[in-house]
Amino acid sequence: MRISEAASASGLKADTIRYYEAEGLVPNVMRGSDGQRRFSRENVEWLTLLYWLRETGMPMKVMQRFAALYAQGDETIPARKAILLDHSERLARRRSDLDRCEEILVRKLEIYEEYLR
Amino acid sequence: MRISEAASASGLKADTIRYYEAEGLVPNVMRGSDGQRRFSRENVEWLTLLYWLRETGMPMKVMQRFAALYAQGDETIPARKAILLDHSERLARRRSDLDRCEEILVRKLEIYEEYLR
DNA sequence: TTCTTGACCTGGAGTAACTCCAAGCCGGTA
DNA sequence: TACCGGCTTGGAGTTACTCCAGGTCAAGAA
Repeated sequence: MRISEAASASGLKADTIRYYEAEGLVPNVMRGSDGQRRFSRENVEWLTLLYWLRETGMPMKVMQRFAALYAQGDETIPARKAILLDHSERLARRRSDLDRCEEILVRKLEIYEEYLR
Repeated sequence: MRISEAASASGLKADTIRYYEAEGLVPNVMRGSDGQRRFSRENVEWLTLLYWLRETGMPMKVMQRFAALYAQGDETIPARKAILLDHSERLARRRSDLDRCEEILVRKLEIYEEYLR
């Protein structure tokens, strides 16, 4: 799979994928005889995971640690598990931020409604 | 109220407040005889709203439009309402992103668990 | 009164995480 | 042979802060 396909499959832009690879976030990307990147099924799954971690606010540094562990093989699974559990807590905090903001919006909109009468 | 108090009351950092003011996001900030900023109750409420909008992903450009409308007075309330309704939809999208990511994490963690046995 | 301290000021440099662009290569079609 | 689309790299630009240097000001201590 070439970069544009990997991009539309994962959700990341081609530029972002190249950038992530340069930053060590995407291990084991092969090259074809033409010198261009070829992404395996596993590569694309990894990119998709990165996409969702980024979308939900995981910082690059954490992704870097996570990718380094991933590259080292199965004995790092406990450490990776810890990172994902940590991120899961972040998701919970984000959800309560959304709820808090929604509340504020609703109150604000009510005030607007009153003005409009 | 001085900037440091406004900061801890709103959630924004003092640096960010100064930056926002420079970018036109905070109308009507007064100065004391010492040349320092004095934030009214209304200022602080506005900053708090900006804090939550930022936390939940409203882009600066939108905040800028929103602030410009706010500065123009009550006749812009319909336009401001539209912006907040729009943002409310963004919140809904974010919430479903969080759900989607949580799902992925759960699956991933299950796979890890299997490995650990 | 002079000194120090702490909070604030401005302008500008630095940072994170992309994002875009120029210039060039490669394989395939007309 | 000429062109085209998709890929390459290196580097510049962007967004939204974030930090810092150097300076002002008011208040309390010596």
